[in-house]
Amino acid sequence: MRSAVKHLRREQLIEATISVIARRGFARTTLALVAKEAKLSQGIVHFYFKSKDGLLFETLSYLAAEYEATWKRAVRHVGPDPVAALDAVIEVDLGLEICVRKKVAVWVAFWAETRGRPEYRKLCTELSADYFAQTRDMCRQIAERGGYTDIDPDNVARGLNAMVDGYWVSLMMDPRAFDRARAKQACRQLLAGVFPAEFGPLVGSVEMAGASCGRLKEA
Amino acid sequence: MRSAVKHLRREQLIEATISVIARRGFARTTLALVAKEAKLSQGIVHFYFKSKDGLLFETLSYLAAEYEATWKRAVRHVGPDPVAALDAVIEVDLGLEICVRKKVAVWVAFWAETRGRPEYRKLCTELSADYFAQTRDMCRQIAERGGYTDIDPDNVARGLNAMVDGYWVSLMMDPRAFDRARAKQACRQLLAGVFPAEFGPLVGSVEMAGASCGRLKEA
Amino acid sequence: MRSAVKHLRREQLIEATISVIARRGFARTTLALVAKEAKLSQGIVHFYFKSKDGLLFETLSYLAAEYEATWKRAVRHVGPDPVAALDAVIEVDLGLEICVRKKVAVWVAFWAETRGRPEYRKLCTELSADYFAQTRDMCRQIAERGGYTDIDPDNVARGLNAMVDGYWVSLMMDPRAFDRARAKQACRQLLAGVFPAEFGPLVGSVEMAGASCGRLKEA
Amino acid sequence: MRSAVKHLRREQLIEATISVIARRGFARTTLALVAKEAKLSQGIVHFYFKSKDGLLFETLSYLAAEYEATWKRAVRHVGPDPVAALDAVIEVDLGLEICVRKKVAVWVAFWAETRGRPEYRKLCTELSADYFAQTRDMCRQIAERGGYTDIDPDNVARGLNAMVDGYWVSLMMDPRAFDRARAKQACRQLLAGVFPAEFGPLVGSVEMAGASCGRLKEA
DNA sequence: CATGAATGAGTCTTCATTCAT
DNA sequence: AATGAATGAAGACTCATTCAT
Repeated sequence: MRSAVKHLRREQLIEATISVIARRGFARTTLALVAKEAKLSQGIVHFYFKSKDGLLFETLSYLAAEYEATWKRAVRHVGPDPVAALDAVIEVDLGLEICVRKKVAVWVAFWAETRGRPEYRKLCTELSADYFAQTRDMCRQIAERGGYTDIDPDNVARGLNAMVDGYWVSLMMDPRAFDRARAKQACRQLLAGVFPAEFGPLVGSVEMAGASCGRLKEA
Repeated sequence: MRSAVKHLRREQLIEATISVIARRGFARTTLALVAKEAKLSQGIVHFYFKSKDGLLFETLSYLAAEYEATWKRAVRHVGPDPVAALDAVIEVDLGLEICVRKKVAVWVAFWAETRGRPEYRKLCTELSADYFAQTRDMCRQIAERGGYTDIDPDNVARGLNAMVDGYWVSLMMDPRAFDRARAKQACRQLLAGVFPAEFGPLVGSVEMAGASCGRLKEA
Repeated sequence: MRSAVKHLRREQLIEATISVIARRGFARTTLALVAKEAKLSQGIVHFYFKSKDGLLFETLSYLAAEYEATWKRAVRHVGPDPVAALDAVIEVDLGLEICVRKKVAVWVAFWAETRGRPEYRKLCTELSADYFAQTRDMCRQIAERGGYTDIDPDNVARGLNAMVDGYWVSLMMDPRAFDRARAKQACRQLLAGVFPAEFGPLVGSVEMAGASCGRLKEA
Repeated sequence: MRSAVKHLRREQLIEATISVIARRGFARTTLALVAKEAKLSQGIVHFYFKSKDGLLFETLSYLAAEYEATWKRAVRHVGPDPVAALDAVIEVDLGLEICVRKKVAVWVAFWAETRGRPEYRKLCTELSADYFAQTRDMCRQIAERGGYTDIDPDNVARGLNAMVDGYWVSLMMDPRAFDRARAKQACRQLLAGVFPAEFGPLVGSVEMAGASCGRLKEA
């Protein structure tokens, strides 16, 4: 009971923080605005998070936990096939759960504040390292299975990661210029360039399905 | 004479601002720190830039101007061939002039602060729009010339842009995980997937030359 | 029954207040700390004392009542002899009941806060006035009885009072430097200077007894 | 020039702090009040003292330095005679320079806050230790010279110190009840009880001179 | 009775901005 | 042209007080 309210308040405040950072940027986020957004009093932030820094760090943790849980769940869900797994990762990274403007704007804000805030960097790099390790393993499996001897799975995973991050930035900067389906398609095309048999034109129909699926979800 | 000193001081302050933002993040950048970094007094910022906001905006403009000048110069330099032009753009975007940690960190900081600061957004989107228009035209020319009828040059340009931005982020977050040559190679591979005849394995020797060139410059 | 619990809680909170003031000083005493020390909830203070000021005032009253009761009981106990009475007062003032570091620290804290808090000053000066009136009367009786015509009992009482207060301060500041027996001895020596026949070396044996008695009690 | 202003401002703020603590007590001393008292802006405190704690500590240091300088100067001034030296110490301790209500109230406030503030305690105990060491040496010299074999100079010094502190407290609590001349006299009487030849009635004339001197200064 | 979540006024602290020198 | 002392508004933080449970 008590604990439920406590959990609710924390989430309420974190969500408010996300909204304010997304709306105003990190530097102009004040506790007064967060409290107002959450429709709570100023003092309560310190009751639940000790300090502004505490709230911000918890907000980052919250986003990180959500992101990690979402893509790992998706990967588990599609089973052991590395091609399907990579596809699922793309689907999540650019999907409607994670890749929405508000959240992405907050991610970029935290990235930017990573400089000079070791706690943030630690959390971000750990999250990233895990993601990288797994996507690289998927690439390695595909490469081994498909006989791509001259492919460096490390490189491929890094390229995919970069592309996703870049699309996040583009969504943040100008959402009208961002086309979710095409972004996903571009990621698959990147993979198709490396693993033509797995992600190439032959599986084009699957791609389209994925894309339209995305559109359906959006509608 | 007078104007020379004026120009010098402005640049001194802008460079200091870049250093401080890169080191501490946007939110914790204060004029006192900037002045100290520039080895000047506190008050002088207002003499040259009217206000903190003025300094920050000029810093962004400075970076934007440098970036624009650099890639446009590179494109002019390689002549009218769109393939060479795209290659030059990649070379600049991930080259030692532009793609260094300090500057990239400041770019990300400005991106993040784009929210709720229309002036920043305006400058960034205009810069981006120009860059996009030109890279898209290059892609279009290549597509037309190479007979790639099913390629959307818009999409390709956006994908390239995203990848470059993503690599910038990765350089900022963890410079050890960033490999300049491989990042360039990944961008070219992305284009190779779309324009195999122009960026594919046949031009591999050119790629290697580019890569080694990059390494040479770095050494 | 009800009233017993009520009394218990009040005392519990007052004792906790004394501990916290002694440990942290007046300025950094918060209700949260007091409640924690008392192992009770925050809100309860207001149930029993209306306000923080109420609690603090009651704490001062509590200490004052204890002090007054203790020395008056001791004086009553030794009977009508003014010499014995003065001796008893010293014994109480520097004895183990009253003159312990924790309480003394709180006394000094209240003295300090006397400035700008008329209620505190009133209580302290009234307590002091009563104490002074009685010790002065004892001195007067001794002076009259002993034929000390050039002695101002007022002065003697004030001097004794000052010395006791000073020893309290010294106990608070550095308990290792404080020697209870010697402090008492010094007070008697002060009186011996004025009333040699009553407190002088001839009654040295009594002194020693007093001192050793003190030591025994302490051990 | 600059440095002179700087020094002036610091003193201005410290004096204001002393006034506010004396008027309102430690717990209710705010920077706003101090700034107002000093007729300066709020922010300036942080310019000169970094923080409230910094200001408070510097205030204590200031008082300590003044006290130390004053009594040491007086002792130097009267020359090597320990009797005159002790007399000078009393004269300073209860004189018009040091023993004024405002300062004494602040001393008591700092004593009280000594608990839980090691920096304060350190400064106070060091000051006290020095004072004690020197007054004890004076007592020892007098004892040796006068052949008082059964006197413990340690004890005498401590008793004198206690009495002075006690008179400070009495001045703070009720200035009307405090009589400077009588307080000094009481201190000398204390010493007269121990060293009758040096401080006894025979030197009464000197006492009166001292007392009247005090009165003259006061007038 | 008792709890502890919630409030908001008051305080410390930071920092952009101004201005006398 | 340049300095850095001074200001004051804004924001983080504390904590006495209230109140639903």
